[in-house]
Amino acid sequence: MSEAPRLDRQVCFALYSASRAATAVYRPVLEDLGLTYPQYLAMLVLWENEPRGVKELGDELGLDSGTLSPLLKRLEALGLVERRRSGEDERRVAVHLTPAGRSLSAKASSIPQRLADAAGLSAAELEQLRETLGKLTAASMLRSDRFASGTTP
Amino acid sequence: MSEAPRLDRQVCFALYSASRAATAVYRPVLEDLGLTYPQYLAMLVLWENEPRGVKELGDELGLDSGTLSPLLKRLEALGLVERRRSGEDERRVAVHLTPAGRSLSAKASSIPQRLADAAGLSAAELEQLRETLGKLTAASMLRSDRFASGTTP
DNA sequence: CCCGAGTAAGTTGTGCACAATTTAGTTGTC
DNA sequence: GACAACTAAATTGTGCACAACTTACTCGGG
Repeated sequence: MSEAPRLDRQVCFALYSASRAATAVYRPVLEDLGLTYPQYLAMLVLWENEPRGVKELGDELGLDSGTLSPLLKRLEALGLVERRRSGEDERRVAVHLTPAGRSLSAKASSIPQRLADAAGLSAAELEQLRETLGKLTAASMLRSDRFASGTTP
Repeated sequence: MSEAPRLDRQVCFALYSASRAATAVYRPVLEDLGLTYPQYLAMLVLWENEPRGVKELGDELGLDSGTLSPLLKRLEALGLVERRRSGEDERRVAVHLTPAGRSLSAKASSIPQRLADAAGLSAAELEQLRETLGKLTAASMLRSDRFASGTTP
């Protein structure tokens, strides 16, 4: 009996739209830094803790080497990171920040606040949104174990 | 003073992750229909009301012809839609469903419920999430008027 | 020592997104 | 009717995502 579901009723479409809308708001801001949104995310991870292997970066971001390898090459071409084969384990490539990459963090520090302002939501709403999204992501990962692996009790 | 923000604190990353996680859950389900997620969205719009011009589809989905033209060609190659130049306005291309495209709607009708189950959230949480995401998308559109245009009072 | 399983990174191919441009066709305005 | 301003769709080029595969290295067992 059931007919085709309406587009505007779907949480998943809301998610897809909101995600694209959010990165669209980031785009002009990040253009000042010369970064795309995924590149910015990779830099965020590196600013937190560096150097990092490609796989570690992938675990944090939920991306595989197929996405990260070319992305990191572009960051290297921009002079923000350096990729060096590990001496101990020749399979690994350690991603280091260059001085330029490190100093970019100062320029980027004001971004989250600016974006929070643009969102038009209260701090409480944003916090609750983040939590719900986290639950959703976690639930999805349980099913399609594409990321995640460290839940060994 | 402010240091680089932490990745796991960012609503935007939560949004980006949740969106990718959600489409990852859709992927195997949609594979049975032979559709990708954006193709499924386009079909949803057409199931609701058909035929539609490329621009109308784009307004509903927030996509431009650069994305939709090749996507619709692939749907046409699958035998699900037909694109016909409008007689009245030769610029327009009307996208029609084929019988195969129309009948696919029955197969797709159970999908949203299956996905809602997989989300691991209550109906109330899902509803609230959808609302918050809608607000966020709307707020973003006000700034970068990339979609939206029909708010002439 | 050698072999086989496992793993890290890279490569290839497909399909979005999106900016920028191009090609047609339409609609005023004079 | 001619022309400028606008519009619809397609095209081109860049950069993700992600599946599938390849290459190179590591490690444990026999």
